[in-house]
Formats: sequence, C-alpha cells, structure tokens
Amino acid sequence: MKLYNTMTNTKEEFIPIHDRQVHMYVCGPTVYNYFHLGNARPFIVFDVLRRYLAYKGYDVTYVQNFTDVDDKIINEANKEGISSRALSEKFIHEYFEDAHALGIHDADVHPRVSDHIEDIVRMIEDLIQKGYAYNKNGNVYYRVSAFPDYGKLSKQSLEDLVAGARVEVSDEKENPLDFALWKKYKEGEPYWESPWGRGRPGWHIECSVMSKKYLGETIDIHGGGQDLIFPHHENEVAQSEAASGKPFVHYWMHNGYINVDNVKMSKSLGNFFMVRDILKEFDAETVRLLILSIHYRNPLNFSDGSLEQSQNALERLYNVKKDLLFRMDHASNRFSTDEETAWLSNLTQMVRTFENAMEDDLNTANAVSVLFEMAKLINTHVSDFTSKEALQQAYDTFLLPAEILGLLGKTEKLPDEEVTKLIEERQQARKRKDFGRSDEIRDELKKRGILLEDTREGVKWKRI
RNA sequence: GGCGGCAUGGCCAAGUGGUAAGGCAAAGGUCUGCAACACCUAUACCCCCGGUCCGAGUCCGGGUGCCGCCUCCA
Repeated sequence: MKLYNTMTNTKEEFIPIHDRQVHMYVCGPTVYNYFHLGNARPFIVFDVLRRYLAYKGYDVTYVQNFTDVDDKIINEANKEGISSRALSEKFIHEYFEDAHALGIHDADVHPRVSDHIEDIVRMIEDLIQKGYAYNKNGNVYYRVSAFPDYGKLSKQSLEDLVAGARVEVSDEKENPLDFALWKKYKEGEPYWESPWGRGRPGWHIECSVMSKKYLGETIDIHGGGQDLIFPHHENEVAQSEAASGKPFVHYWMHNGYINVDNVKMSKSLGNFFMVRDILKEFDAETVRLLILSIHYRNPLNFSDGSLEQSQNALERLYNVKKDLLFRMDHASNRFSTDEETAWLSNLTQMVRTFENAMEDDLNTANAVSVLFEMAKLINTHVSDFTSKEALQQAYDTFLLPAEILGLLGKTEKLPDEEVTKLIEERQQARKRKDFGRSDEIRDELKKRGILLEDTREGVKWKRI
C-alpha cells in the first residue's frame, strides 16, 4: 500500500514498524460545539483507512483525542455560565452521537487532556531538563531554536516563519515562534498545580504526550486536516523528537479542506454546515459517499446540490442491493451455472480493482467508482441468473467493498401485514385490469413511504 | 514576503506519457397498462502560450485565475 507522506511530499510504500500492527493517531475535536462537515472529513477518511488496514489483516490501534482544555472552551463555557468541564462533557457526548450516526467507529482510545495533566507535566519537565523549554514567570515555552529540524514538516525555515509571523510579540519569549507548553493561571480559567505554579497545558503538548502514552515514541501514522500541519503538527514533532531523540511519526497524512464557494469551511468564517443539521435532511451514508467520492487530499467544494447528487448516486447502489435480496427470495436452489460462475469471477476481479484503488494512497474516489462498475455488471446480467448460490455470492461480493467504505449498511424492515395486504389487493386489481384501483393503492403506499415497482419477477417495494 | 495546493463535459470527480474512469442532471430509445427500476445510444478541442517526445490532461519553461498555511481552525 502506498501512502502520501507530508514529511517527504511523496507517496511511499507503507511499511509498519511492527510486522502486522499499525499504530495510528488522529487529532480529534476541540469539544466546544457540534462538529461541522469540514471537521467530519478526517474522521470519515481515517475511519476508512483504519477499516481498510484491518481488512488487510493489520492489527490497528487507533487513538483519537479530545481537546477538552482550550481557550475556545473556556470562552464558550464562560459565556454560558457553566464550567469548562461541563461544556466539554456535553460536546464529547454530542461528538459520539454524530460520529456514530455517520458510521464512524470509536477509536481504541479516546484520551482527554484533562485526564493526562500529570503526564503532560512530566514531559514538560523532561523538555526543560533537556534544554528544549524554559519557564518564564509561570509560563513555560518551547525553545524553538534548540530544535534544528524545526520547520521540517511544513517545509519552512525559521527565518521565513519569523518574517511572516503574526503571533503576538511577548517579552517573555526568547523567540516569537516559541510556543506555550504551560500557561499560567488566569482568573476564570481551569487550572492544575504544577512545578511552575497553577496553570494549564498549551495546545500542542497534549498530542505528543497522549500519542506516546498509548502508541509509543514512534508511531506509524498520524493524521489530521491540512490546517494542522503548521503549527500544531510541526510543534508535535519538535516536542516528541526532542524528548525521545527518535523519529515521531513515519507517515504524516493530511486531508484537504471542505470549501464553500471555494473558500475554506470554518467556524470563524461562519460558512459551515453542522453534521447535526445535515443529518436532519440527509442520510448519514449520503454524507460519507460525498466525502469518499473525492480523493482525501483534494479540496471538496461543497455546494447546494452536492448532497442531492450523492443521495441519488447512493440510491442507485441501494437499488442493486435490494434487487439482489429480492431475487434471492425468488431463487432456485440449484448450483451455479458456468455462466453464473464467469459472472461472479468478473465481479470478484473488481474487488481487486477496488483494493488497488485503496492501496494507491487511499484513492476512495476510484474505489467508489468500482462500486458503480459492479452495480452495472450486476444490473446487466442479474436477470439471467436464478441460482440462489450465485445471487448470494454476488451479494456478498458487492457488499464487501461497500462495507469497508461504510456504505450500504442499512437494512429494510419488512412491510407490515396491512401493507402486504394492499400490495396483494393491487396485484388482483392489475390482473383484472382495474388500473384505477391499482394506482390508487400505489399512491396510498407512496404516501406511507413505500414505493412499488412492477417487475417481471413480481412486485418490488422499497422505502423512500 | 516564505511555503503549499488547485484549474478535466451542465454539475461532481478519477486519471501511473500511448484511443479522456465513474457518478448526478438533462435528451432519445428498449422494457412497463402507466410509472419506477434497469438496460442501450449520443454528448469533452482536459485554463492559455511555448518546449521535450513517434506520442502530453499527464513531463519542462512561462503566463492567467482561484485557494490554503505562515494567529485559533479538520
């Protein structure tokens, strides 16, 4: 499998540190609000990467943190007049609600900053001791000049960074690029005791600490949005490698943004769509399909019709699934014919194509297109085949890649007795060519969300 | 100023130098009592100008336009 590594700006063959194990860390949300579509992209993308690696037989350990100590949380909590803890508890809960709705599997560990203060303090002490950090009046800063590789991830030199720096000038800092590891207590903020007095950790140190704690000093994959490359991930590299003297991450993966009118979707610009709101109108798998229809490193321009397009496309795939289920109900128990076997072999071949796409730097856009090619192959020939065995195999083969992408997971409830009766009555009406009554029943069922289709094999129904 | 990305049919979107995937929408047709599903058919001078090559959407040079990071941000 090849993965694009931001550190080297090339696609590289993926070789895990430990033979069949993969340790990956993905930056999780700052929990002060519901998450929006842009936030959802990495959650979905890395969820799919993780599923694929597991499918390939890797034992994946996946860590995604919650940032629950942060300026934005403090501000929001103060605005609402509740504690930071209460606010972050609420939105951690809301995170899981939306993530589960989107079919995002839980990480193996979801560590929170507030549960790791001691570990953070220890690492900061270590950095001070090694000369990579200094305490000024209860604020502890990372000494960027002590880490010669600073800038290697974002491909910036210290001089260039200083020239473009828009950071606040502070008398306390030796260098304007030095960043806070520990922030001195201020009125109205949560605090913990530390060797430097009361205070709270800065943003970047948490990921270094929690990544090391749960995955070790050197990990396989670290993921997140492109906007985290600098300063967040650059700073993580500086902290972790300074402390351990070892490489921090083998493969840095960064997803592109979701744009609205070609401008990055973000909270600060206000041009965002919350997943919570989108899910009121659209199915979760529609959102997944939209995001997976585009290569993860490319920008996704979100517009009015985006979700409708994906919704219609998804329906095409579901039609195949439902059709196969319907036909399996009406299938014979004989063994597959040679023609059926050949057909299935073509389908299976497409699973290889799917894997090739996934292994080319997680090209889910191509992987998704394979689903549609399978759909076409099935639709074109399925009416010729009647063996239950063949249909079941086609069904399994078609759903295998879909499952890895987290699609086509919904199952339909059977229609209730009354609906079944109406369908039967309509069949009788059609037999005696009473199309008035027939259409009446069809309209009635449509109102109840059930769509009827008359096929050569019988009446098919589906929920809309 | 530094670093990076993008530009492919009405829309979305892949594309490893060798006849331009796939989806959505619209059109015509087949099937159907009608419809729906499905299938078939047509539909792209790949932002511009140079260059390398037998051959370039793909490589090189130069433009144009748009965007991002360098401050919180997925």
